Amino acid sequence: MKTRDRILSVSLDLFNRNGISQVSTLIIATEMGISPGNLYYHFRGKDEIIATLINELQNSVSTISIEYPKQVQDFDDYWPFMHTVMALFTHYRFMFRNLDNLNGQNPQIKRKIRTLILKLRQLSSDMLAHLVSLGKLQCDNNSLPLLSDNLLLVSLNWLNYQTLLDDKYSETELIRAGVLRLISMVEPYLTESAKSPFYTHQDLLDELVN
Amino acid sequence: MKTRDRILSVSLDLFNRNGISQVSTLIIATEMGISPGNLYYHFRGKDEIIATLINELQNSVSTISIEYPKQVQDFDDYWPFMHTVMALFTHYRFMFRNLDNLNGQNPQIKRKIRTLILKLRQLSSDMLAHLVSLGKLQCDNNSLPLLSDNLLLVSLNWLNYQTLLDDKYSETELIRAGVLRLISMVEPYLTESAKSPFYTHQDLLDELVN
Amino acid sequence: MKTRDRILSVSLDLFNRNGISQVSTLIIATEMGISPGNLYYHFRGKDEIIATLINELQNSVSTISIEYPKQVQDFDDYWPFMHTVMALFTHYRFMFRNLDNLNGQNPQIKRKIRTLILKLRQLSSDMLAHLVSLGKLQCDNNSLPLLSDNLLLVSLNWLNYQTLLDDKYSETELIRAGVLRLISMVEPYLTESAKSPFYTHQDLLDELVN
Amino acid sequence: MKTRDRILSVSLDLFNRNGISQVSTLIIATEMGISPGNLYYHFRGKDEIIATLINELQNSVSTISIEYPKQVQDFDDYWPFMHTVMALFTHYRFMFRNLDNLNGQNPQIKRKIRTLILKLRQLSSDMLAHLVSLGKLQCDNNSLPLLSDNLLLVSLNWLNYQTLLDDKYSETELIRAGVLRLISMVEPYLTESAKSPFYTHQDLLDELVN
DNA sequence: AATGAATGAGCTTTCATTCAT
DNA sequence: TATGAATGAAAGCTCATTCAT
Repeated sequence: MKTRDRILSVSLDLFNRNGISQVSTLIIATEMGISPGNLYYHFRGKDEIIATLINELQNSVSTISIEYPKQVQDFDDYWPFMHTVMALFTHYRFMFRNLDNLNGQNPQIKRKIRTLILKLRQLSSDMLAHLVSLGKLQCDNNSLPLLSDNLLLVSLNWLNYQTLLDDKYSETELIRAGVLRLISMVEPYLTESAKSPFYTHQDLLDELVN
Repeated sequence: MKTRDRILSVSLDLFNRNGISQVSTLIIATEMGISPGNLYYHFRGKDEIIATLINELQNSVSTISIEYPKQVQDFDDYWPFMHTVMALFTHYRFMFRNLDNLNGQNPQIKRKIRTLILKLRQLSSDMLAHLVSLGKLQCDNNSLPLLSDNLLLVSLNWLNYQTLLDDKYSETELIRAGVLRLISMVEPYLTESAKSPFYTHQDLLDELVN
Repeated sequence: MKTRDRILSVSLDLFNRNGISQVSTLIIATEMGISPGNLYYHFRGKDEIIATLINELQNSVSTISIEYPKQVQDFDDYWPFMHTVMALFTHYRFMFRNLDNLNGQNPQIKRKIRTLILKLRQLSSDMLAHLVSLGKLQCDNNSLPLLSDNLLLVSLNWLNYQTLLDDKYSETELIRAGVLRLISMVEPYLTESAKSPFYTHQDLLDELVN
Repeated sequence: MKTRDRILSVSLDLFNRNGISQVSTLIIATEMGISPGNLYYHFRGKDEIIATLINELQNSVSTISIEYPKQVQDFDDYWPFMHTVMALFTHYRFMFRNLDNLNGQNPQIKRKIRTLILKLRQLSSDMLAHLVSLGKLQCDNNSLPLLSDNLLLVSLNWLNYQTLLDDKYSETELIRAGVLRLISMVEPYLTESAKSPFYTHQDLLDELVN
């Protein structure tokens, strides 16, 4: 892997594990076995690394936002969709653990995070509307935006909540449990047609992670 | 007010507004018009201020945990309860905005936060069980812990989420909207008997904030 | 002496001897036997130290600008005046050695230096006009501004010029030689009445430095 | 133009405009569109670039030193001579703006500058002696070295002085004004025979710059 | 209780320079 | 000749904390 990509990957890992504020550029460089100067050759500073990582997530979210209507045609497709999203949040979980430092001194990063959350909000809301239009969900116009934001809130914060309480779980287990949690929030609003005749939801989940 | 208490109160305000990492001990002292040395006379350091604030919240939560069964005898009592809890989270909202810096270097603070969250979790879960036992809620044994954690997740993170997206709302408005959001999560599980014959939920909410 | 004043005095000395760019804040602190943090307790940074030193010179020049008409009533008074000015330039000679670094990144310092030079220019020009009005100098309106700027140019740069060529001279000798040099520039324009009947210029100079 | 020569030319331009300390080797390379490595292929480092530029000026001064007696046979020839020298100082003006950084860490460059100034001093002094021997100048043995050094001091520092106060003038204007300034310093010492019967000095100057 | 000068570790960043290709 | 990634020393600066008074 190129040094630039290694910096991103090592930084992401350190940010996720220890939190942005605990990870100095020197720590990243030392962890990688490169000089601090070299890190600054590839990135203008810590903020640019963070901004690049946010961009990565932005791009993934954009892709998902474009492709989800094709891929989700039934409620059974909603699970893998959720799984993809949760996996993404897990991969970049440092972002949602630390609104403080992300906001902090750099207004550009604050703006980026805001944009990202707005995009996710839109996606969450569009997805629910899509399910309603497919006849899988029954939800009045007052409840839908509430449910949509609640889903996002839980999905964004579940990981750090759970890890704080008990860090023995693997990423896979966390994602799996997170999806289940999200499904449980949607379940009260499902229509009859959403309930698969052949699979129970637990079956689907098992299939998903194996 | 005693200097010690003023330190706590000013620190809390600054932490809430700017985030822990943006607030140095010098800033606190300057804001208060005292010397940095004096601050360290009253507290062993920044971490002790934070720890004391966590303790404050801990104590409030303990009180609530003890008193809720007396105070919540009907679903109509659940709203004021939620309101109290949300107001508490708003008052100490810096804690839930910054798991990073709280965890950070100091394991003692990490432990305190963990204990606090566990206590809140217990309260949330006990409360739901209480409502079930009162016959106001219908919820199977699998869903209840999910709902309980989801309620906590939303209540803890709602404020910072909403403020990041739009900081024009007052604390009162944020609390009110937060409670509504939480009620909307519980609503699907309400029994007929929970639905007040005299008040609509909106009425209750209006009453609550006036 | 207070630490703040010692920082100024040590910085001035180091700046004069080694040039601004060769003197880091750490060098100043180490030379003084204080911690780098303490230096930053007293000054916001290197630039503020420089700015303060420029202010000191500014103030001295302002005082001279106000008082010279009272003090210089004859050409014989011009010598001590010149001596005072040259001594001042010697004391703060780092400023005129290093327009680059003074300009450098900080526009505030560039502005300060510009203002200082403009003030000195005014003083030099006013002084010559004063001597003309006293009937000691004969100089047409075209030549006067030229002579005025030339005097300033020579007085500002003489020290570093001479030191570069030969650093064996003491400050006292440098100032003395500088004054002589300036007088030699003015001499062609002196009127008969300027030439003291009792003293030769050399006599005056000797008296001056003893 | 060869890369080596382009490095010199671009460096000179950047040094003149921004000052040595503000111009890093990376800036030079980027400005030229070459790699930093390539720059170091042609020069051992920044100091060698500076040293080479000093050498260039040294050589020009040497040539002038040798040829001036042939070229300056009348006072009217003194003007073009001055013009040539001033143009040279303008071309390499970064050197006289920044004795600090030139001295700085590298003693070799300090020595080079010293040698250069000594050569210029000799030239200035020889030139005046030449004019005296041609009967154009009348100047006693005490005043001549003073005048000589003063001329050099003014010619070396005039440009940066003027530019600091007002950067609206073109190089041509600066040179022209500089020459006039120098002539004004010599004028008091001119003999009758120096005053051209046909030209006024202003005429000559006009001719010079057109 | 309170002051405020002082400490020192650690952070971000720059830059002249090297070197494998 | 030329590239560009890599180095490492050093700079400016911040901040939690200590301590003599």
